[in-house]
Amino acid sequence: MGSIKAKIPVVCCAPVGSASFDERDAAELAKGFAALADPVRLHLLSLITSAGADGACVCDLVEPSGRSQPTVSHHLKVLREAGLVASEKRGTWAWYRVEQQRVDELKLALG
Amino acid sequence: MGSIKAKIPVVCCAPVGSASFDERDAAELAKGFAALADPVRLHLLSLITSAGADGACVCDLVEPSGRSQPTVSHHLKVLREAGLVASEKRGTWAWYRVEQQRVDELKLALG
DNA sequence: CGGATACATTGATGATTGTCAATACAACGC
DNA sequence: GCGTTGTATTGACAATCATCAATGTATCCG
Repeated sequence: MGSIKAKIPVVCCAPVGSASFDERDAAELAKGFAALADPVRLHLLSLITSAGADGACVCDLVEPSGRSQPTVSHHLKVLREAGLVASEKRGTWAWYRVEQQRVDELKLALG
Repeated sequence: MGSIKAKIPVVCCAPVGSASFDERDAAELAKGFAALADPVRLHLLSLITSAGADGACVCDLVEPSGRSQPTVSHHLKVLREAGLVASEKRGTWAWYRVEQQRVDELKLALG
């Protein structure tokens, strides 16, 4: 058989357009959404959000989350590394606040 | 030591507010975000979106995604089961379109 | 029917993830 | 310094996931 690619047997699809989507952007966004892909983390984010600009102390997050303290700490780390929250130490306690800019970034990616 | 709970040693945190967050809602949202937590799926979604209301044929998604056909089929299934896309069979081909309503639902959850 | 094409499903495998117990670290009060 | 309290890290384990090769199913064409 010849090596000619074929003959375009039938019209199949409308050209889908080369997606204005950078590989790197996709990976970066995926990391953000991955951080949101857990009910416990969504709950934590909600708690932190509703705590206002001042942020929330971890000590007030553990019990409502229904998870152990190390697990909560783990989830907060995931959120932090995804850029969705930032933490600050005040004395003995750690305070977390939402990084609204990053949240908006993800929201924007959805349209 | 007494069994009294303690004496509230120091004021720690402002009450975080009991998060207007249903457990079930969180699980449902998490599933949606989980579907977005992969660069390949984001890319696919972008391709489908930019194909307009008519949708996109799988045959035009495989090559741009840089993955094998079964892998693409798998990812489309994940997106479908998350309610983010819907599929329809037209003759030999399968067409996928974005379920904007579900996308907006997730967007809304981000504020 | 028979071959070809489009897509889905199955099975296997290596990687990542959520969870907790145990432990470490750090800051405070005494 | 010493014990206590708040938080983070480590280690282990079961579960889920992304991927591809192989196979199955369905539709079209001749």
